[in-house]
Amino acid sequence: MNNALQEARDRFIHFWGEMGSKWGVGKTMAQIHAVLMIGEEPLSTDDIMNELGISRGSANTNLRGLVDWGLIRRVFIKGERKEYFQSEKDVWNMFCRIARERKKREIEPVIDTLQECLGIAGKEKGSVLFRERLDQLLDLVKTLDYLLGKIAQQERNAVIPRILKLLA
Amino acid sequence: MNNALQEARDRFIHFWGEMGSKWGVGKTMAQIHAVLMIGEEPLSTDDIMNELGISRGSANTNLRGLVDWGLIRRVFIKGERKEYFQSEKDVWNMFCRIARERKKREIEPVIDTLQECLGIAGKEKGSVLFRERLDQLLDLVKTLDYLLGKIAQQERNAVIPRILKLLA
DNA sequence: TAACACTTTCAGGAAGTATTGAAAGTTATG
DNA sequence: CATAACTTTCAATACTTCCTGAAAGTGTTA
Repeated sequence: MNNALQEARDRFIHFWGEMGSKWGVGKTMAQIHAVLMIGEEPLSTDDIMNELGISRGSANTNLRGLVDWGLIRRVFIKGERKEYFQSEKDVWNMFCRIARERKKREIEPVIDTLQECLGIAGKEKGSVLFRERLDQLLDLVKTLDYLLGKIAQQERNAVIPRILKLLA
Repeated sequence: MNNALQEARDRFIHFWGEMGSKWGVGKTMAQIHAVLMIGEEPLSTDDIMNELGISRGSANTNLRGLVDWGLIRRVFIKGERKEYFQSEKDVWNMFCRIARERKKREIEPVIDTLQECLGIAGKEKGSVLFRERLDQLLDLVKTLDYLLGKIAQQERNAVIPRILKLLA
């Protein structure tokens, strides 16, 4: 493999790792994702360990994490006992999976908790302002949750161009 | 202040802190934000220290952080030498500020880096697949960046209802 | 059932991140 | 200009999060 390409790949992997930590995904997990995303063939746990110089434990944990996110899947190769992993390659599908997963894991619980806080606060006079603020917040979160859910259900071409047009 | 309200406030502050760490904002910073968001009056650094039981250094650092994000502002109270802080109270404005700031700090650099990687990779045959993937990614990120920028410019009622209708 | 190939778990340690508290810096007041 | 009121900085430390590597677990083959 030529040098320039190798450098570009490494830089992308490194960068994707940085992004991961910023967005609460974990550096190593993001790096593994990057490796699988830009590689053609499915890779085994050992391949990943070698490529990134990480331990078996870490490789295993993070690969499982990525499977849970729905960003990679296990593939079975005939004649091989090892498990191999392969990334979702379509970027829009990737986006949808992340969106759906974050919605479920992080946005829906926000809604629950805000409602709980409102419940506890009750309706006494002293709580008017508190409730006002939380109501507003709840309303926006619910709307965004709904939007994200809808968008992440569709084909890219079915939705993005129309929103672009709307905002133009 | 009645107990139920106090508990609701505490729970909200605690919860907002947790959300903060999940989204890469820092627990304490998010808690301070929560305190200011649900409080009416502007608060001083000492008020914050007492309310959350944190050190002066931490209060100072995190308050500055929040000012940088544009989520709170310094206010001057006549006859007082201390600085007071007050939160943006409108939830849609909050959202827009966060969106604009993350766009600038985190999304735009992604675009630059992806382009850089593509530049390094060059146009040899071996890099076709790599480029394909990064091109796709770059395209999506650019689109989302543009969308977020547009949305975060508008009044809530000017944009959300129309997108909702579009997706209905 | 014994040896093998592979995966998962987890206690302990390394690396990274946030907080403290005291000292230095700044600005206002008499 | 000296003192007081307040803010900022930063080295040391506490905390959290992540990774390692060895051991245990699981299933397969001969």
